[in-house]
Amino acid sequence: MFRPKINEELFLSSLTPQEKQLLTAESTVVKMKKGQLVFSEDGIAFGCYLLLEGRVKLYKTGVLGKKQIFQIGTPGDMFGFHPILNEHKYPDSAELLEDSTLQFIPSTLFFRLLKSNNDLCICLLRALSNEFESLLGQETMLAQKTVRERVCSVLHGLIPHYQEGEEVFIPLSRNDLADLSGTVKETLVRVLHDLKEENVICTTDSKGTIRIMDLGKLKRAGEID
Amino acid sequence: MFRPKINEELFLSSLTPQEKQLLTAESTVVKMKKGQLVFSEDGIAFGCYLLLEGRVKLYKTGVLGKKQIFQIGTPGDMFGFHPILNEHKYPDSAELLEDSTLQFIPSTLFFRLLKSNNDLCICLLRALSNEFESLLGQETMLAQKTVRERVCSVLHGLIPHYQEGEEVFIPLSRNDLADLSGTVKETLVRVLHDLKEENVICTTDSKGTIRIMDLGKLKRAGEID
DNA sequence: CGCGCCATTGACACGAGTCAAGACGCGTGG
DNA sequence: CCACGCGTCTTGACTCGTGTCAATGGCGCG
Repeated sequence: MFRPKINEELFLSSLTPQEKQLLTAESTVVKMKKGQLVFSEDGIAFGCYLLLEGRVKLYKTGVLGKKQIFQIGTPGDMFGFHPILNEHKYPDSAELLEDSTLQFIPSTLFFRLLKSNNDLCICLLRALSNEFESLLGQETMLAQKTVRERVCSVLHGLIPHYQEGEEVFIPLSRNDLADLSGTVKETLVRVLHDLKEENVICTTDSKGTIRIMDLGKLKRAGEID
Repeated sequence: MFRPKINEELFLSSLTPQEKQLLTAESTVVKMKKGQLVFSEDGIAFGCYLLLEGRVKLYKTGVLGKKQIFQIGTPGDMFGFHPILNEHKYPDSAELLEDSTLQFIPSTLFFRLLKSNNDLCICLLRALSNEFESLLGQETMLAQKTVRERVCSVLHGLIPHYQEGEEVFIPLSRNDLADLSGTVKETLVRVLHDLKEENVICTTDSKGTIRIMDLGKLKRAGEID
């Protein structure tokens, strides 16, 4: 649900060998550290990014500086292309959750590829359309569900991002989880407390990493169909 | 803010005369009445629509059947193309707010145009990207503002849809306004009551049509920059 | 005239935010 | 090695906004 649908595989699959070569030649790979901002609201966009290693949170800052996280990016995900499509400033910010490796694609290159490759265009149209649908689902969820249901929905949505075989460990901070769920740290903690008592989740270490214990109960508690 | 950015003008401007002719030949114009559903959630998409006359509300149904309206369409707006792009079912529903005239564009035609016209593709990409940004703004608003602020934001966002010269008359039902603001009818009515006392708005007829009286106060009350 | 839909108002309960305090782990420096 | 400070997590007490339920009022229509 929170997974960006535009990713490396999708992007590359539309390109000709020639274009792939062009991409390698004209994009740059950078390493950045946890906590660093890749871009932020009001910044001017010079290109977009492909996440090669690490994880990133995408959020929009609302009134009083409160953040609303709307997407967690994992390796292979593309992000930051909205403003280069419509030549605006960034509507959101991107901050790294882990030390990461990024491939920067300059907007001139991006556009050249779009103009020369109709398949790529249609592919991106589909992807963007998917992202829209997913955001719409999120909006409805935030607007209508209780905090408890929202937290459960968020945890459920995070599973694909943090799955290791059969197990799921979510190492996000309480603040980040609150910003995803549209609530505050204190309320989030109380909900997590209840979920622990109900054996839906448990915390595995001193840092409070969450482990999903009972997927069925989680879905029921989140009113997820 | 709620205005779909994909409209007739934008769409047509990318087409060649030849393609315009094709569009006229293969699309059909239909008249429908207020209250009718153009399409609904779970329905399969065979095409998309151009609104020629009238107004339409686009909403997604959440838990317990509660509706979340995310867009009001006015003449010239295009809608219903998300599922034909990604070959899904409709993620939302469209209901007419007034007697309307619609132009139906079959998905086969839509795709033929996309494939043959790269400019059209890029144009739609930009448009969709704009829609995404606008939805993101809405989500953040709904998640963070109080009901009072949300109602003011919604009223403010509706102005371009219902402007007649210098004046603005919003004839939406209380339920629709509540579904736009992410609240319930009763709470919405109370907020409107307060706004009336503060001379921000007034009601002009027995049906409760709202007239915007003080745009400055409205923006301040809605925390709109 | 009476029925029904919609808008409005009141009383009430409860979810969720705010404020404040404490617990815990971690790194730094003496 | 321990003490201290800092940041994050956790808990408690309190308040208030907002949803729920119920009743009333107004207007249009058959």
